[in-house]
Amino acid sequence: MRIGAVAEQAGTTPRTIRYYEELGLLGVGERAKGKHREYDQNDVARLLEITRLRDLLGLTLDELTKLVEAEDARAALRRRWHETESHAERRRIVEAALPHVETQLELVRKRRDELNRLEAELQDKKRTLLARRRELRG
Amino acid sequence: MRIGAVAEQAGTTPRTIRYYEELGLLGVGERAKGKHREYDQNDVARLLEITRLRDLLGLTLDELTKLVEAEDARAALRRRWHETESHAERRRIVEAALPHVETQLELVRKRRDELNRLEAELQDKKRTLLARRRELRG
DNA sequence: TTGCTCCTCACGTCACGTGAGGTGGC
DNA sequence: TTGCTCCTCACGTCACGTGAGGTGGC
Repeated sequence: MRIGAVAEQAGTTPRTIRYYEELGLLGVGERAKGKHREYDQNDVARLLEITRLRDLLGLTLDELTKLVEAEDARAALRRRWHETESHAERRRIVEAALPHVETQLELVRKRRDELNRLEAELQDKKRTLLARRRELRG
Repeated sequence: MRIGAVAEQAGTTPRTIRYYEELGLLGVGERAKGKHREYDQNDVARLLEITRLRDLLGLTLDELTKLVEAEDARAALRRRWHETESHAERRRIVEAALPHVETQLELVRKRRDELNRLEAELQDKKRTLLARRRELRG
């Protein structure tokens, strides 16, 4: 796949992809044949994950970079998981991954709770308006 | 109150307040005595609402401006509500307010649902990790 | 060969951050 | 009078948008 198709599938633009590459967020797309970047479905998935976290959690690209680096480190560990047989090593991998997931969960829940509060307030407004409309009709 | 106190209460900065004033998002603070802007608790509430929508819904300041203008128009109508006795006028006010609240509700729910999906995925990850840890301990 | 997409500068924009230099009010 | 906060430019920054001019591949 080329950059335009990837951008469209991820709901973003080629410029954004090149910018993320420049920042080291996306890894340089292969350039074997010619000057064009080549991507696969894994790259699309990665880009989708990044833009999702960016939009839903409102993270800066600096924060995202750190988060993605931690994610990559864990992925590397998971590969070592299969290479090693060491019990202790496997435990270290799991123990390192858990707090990372916990942190993300807390961020997500905090935002969702704030949105739920906002929804409750809007619901209340709506109920008031509906009640008034009923009065005016009665 | 002066600009620094307002900024702190709203969790933002004086520069942001001045910028929003420049854009017409905040209305010019009174400047009766001297050159300093003066604010009251209503201004704090308004600023809090704006930054909340900005952060939670990820709106641009342009979108926020339109939303706030609609909100102000409705507030003006509500004042007219108390001045008029006309049934028809009151109904128009209610009918104008309802779709506005509906639109906001939909935006909020969409975001919350996306966050819930993200949370479910993270929960799943966590469960997997916990299961592996149990295995390693057993 | 003709279109279309891609490429790299490089300047523009949005939403502020950050001093520089000066003035107001307890 | 001394600090502290405020004031207005005005340039810097982050995360891209948007042409300008040129090249690659079906």
